[in-house]
Amino acid sequence: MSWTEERIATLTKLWEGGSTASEIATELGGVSRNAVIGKAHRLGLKARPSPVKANEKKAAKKKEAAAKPAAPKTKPKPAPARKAAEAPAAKPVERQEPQAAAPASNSNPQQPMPDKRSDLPKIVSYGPGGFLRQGPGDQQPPIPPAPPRRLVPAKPDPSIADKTSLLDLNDRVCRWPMGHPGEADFHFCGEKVNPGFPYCVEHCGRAYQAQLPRGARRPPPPLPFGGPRVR
DNA sequence: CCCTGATTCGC
DNA sequence: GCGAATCAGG
Repeated sequence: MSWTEERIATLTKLWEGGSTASEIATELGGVSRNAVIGKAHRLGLKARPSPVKANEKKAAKKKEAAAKPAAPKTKPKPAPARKAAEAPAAKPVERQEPQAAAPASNSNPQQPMPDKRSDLPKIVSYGPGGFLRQGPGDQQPPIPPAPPRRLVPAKPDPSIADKTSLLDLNDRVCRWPMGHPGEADFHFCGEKVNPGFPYCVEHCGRAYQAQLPRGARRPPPPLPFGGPRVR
């Protein structure tokens, strides 16, 4: 499996939404938990509560452990191979960071929606496929923010027997997601696509927004995906 | 033991 | 860039 844009987008959303790497890996399929973590780091996502990242003394500890000659570990794996890179000459760096009170400006789940600009003149135009372009006040995010759910292992559900599943996607049907990945009724729009686009006419209007004049843009950034975790 | 994320490093 | 192997805390 390769990291397509879609898969990266899913990874990013789920990761920022608080799903665990295992859940994300299950959701994506074809990748391991490690792959998800590795990719997330490469994307610069990380920074989430980790059970193993609060102790600074671990470095010294590890060094000590590595310095010991005896390693009584039984390894069933036939290919260990990876051990080195422990530099005993490196001095333990004293890092006393007084910057402990840094308010994270990015995590603000309770931030309300940005103020409406109902007094702004509406800018309406039509895109190349004939769909309606929308102004900043009347569009919705492609995937509405919703708390990530406990993922279910994609069990077959008779209620979506006639819906467009992932396997039903092709170049002729709209790929707009309906619902959320992992939920029983998650499916895709499945309408005939707006020719030349991956979505139907209606969803093209959502996916492709006209670039508005500088003065008319909405200043506040969009709400990040996710909210308090629901179990 | 299970889970978690972080890190390393051969590929 | 990718991800298995490994580490380490809960």
